[in-house]
Amino acid sequence: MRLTCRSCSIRSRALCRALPEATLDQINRLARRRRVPAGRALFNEDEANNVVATVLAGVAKVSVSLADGRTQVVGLHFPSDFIGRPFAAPVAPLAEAATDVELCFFDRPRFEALLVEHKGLEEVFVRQVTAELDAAREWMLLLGHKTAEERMASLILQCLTRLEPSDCVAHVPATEVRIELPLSRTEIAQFLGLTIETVSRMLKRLSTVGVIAIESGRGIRVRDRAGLERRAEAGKV
Amino acid sequence: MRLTCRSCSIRSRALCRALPEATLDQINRLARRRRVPAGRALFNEDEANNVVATVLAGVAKVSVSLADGRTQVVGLHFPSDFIGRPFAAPVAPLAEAATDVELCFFDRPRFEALLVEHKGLEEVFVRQVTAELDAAREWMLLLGHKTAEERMASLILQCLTRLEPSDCVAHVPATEVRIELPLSRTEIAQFLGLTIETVSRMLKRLSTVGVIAIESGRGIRVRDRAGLERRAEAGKV
DNA sequence: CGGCGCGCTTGATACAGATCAAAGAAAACT
DNA sequence: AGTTTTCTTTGATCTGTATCAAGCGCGCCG
Repeated sequence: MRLTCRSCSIRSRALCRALPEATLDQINRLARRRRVPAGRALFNEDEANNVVATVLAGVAKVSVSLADGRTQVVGLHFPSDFIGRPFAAPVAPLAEAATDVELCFFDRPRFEALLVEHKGLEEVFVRQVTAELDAAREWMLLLGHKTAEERMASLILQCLTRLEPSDCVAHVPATEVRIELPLSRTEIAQFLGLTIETVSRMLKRLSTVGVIAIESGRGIRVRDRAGLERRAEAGKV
Repeated sequence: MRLTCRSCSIRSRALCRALPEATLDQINRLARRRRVPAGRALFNEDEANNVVATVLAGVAKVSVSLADGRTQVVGLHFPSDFIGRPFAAPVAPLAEAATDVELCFFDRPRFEALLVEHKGLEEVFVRQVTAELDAAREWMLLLGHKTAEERMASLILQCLTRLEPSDCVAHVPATEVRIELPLSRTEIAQFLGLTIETVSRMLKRLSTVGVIAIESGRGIRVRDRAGLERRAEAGKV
């Protein structure tokens, strides 16, 4: 199915809720689309500070690094999420495609103008940034105080939640759900504050106790979601 | 010096930049003031989701916890910082006074109305939230990948930066600066993802090598800021 | 088809920081 | 002032995760 530029924004939860048709039209007129293959930066240097975008398909990661190379993935952006910050400081962290990504982007100054002009849009945007902040804080708790196993379980749960079709609010939960982790082992390690070896061992551990099954490299089946939830918060079985 | 309610907002960097006099007047009319002694929650349960505030004096901390008690301090709010989120999800993390705090607070719905009405204010607010997100991300890097010594040095530097008088942009840097850490050892540990014992040992280490000197419990003198900066990012001396 | 490279797993060992234990030092209370 | 309580330091030991070091699987390309 080919998405038209119009449907870009329509498909974006973050943008479309409660906005009048006229506003959406205006937004859509500013939108441009782009596909970014896995591993590539979403924007080139010139763009980085002058665009905002929403993810249509795939998963993007945002990361920050220390001079000596230590890297922390600080956020994942799933379909419908915003990327970029209007009015913000001119230092953008690095945004890359974790999987192949399809996105819909806007010239920043114009988007800012829209933001100022349309009350509803501004509110939607504030909510989005706020949600991101909440996610960052939850991750701080994970990085500061959770064990390796809890971290791994938390990540799987987050992917599960965000990759599930969210439209059908009350769909019957499948006993076994298959998902494709959007990150490589290295990226998982950078997100969880662990090493790739530990990530590998924790995945193994979770699969030996039976809460997940590892299919191929990134593909896993969640066999016991409750067990996973328990393990995401309390170390003790 | 007694601060009038009017001067509340005037003193707040975040609120006063580039706002027209009329807007400030309107904001000031909605403001209420409060003093919170160290250790107390800033707001009671009813309020928590229905107010926003700016810190006038002292330092507030925001924290999230796991069921078993593990606690992560996810943010510090220094004078001029915002607390609370307009339009946000109805789950507010716990905000407490780290030191005695003086704040200026607003009824949330009214503040939201203001936000929608005044373009400039909204922009100021977005910037504030964005800055908070940046800080959270930098802290994620710290929690995920820095050593205990680097963490301790980073915290001291952050306090140093935020507690310095920021009005005098180009003031001559003193060779030795004395600051009062706004957090107890326990709180520092919860912020850095360490234990109190390790915090104590790292402070000792930094003082033995001479970059800081420990005066009383919370009072320290920064004797070698450059050394501290080096230690905040690179482990190796 | 076979070698080559890259991402992943697995095992052995080391170490930073946690945990356990106790003693000082400040506050807080009487 | 003296006692209790709470916070901080210091020391000894333990442990989870990093680090070091092979080995494995699989896609890629000649």
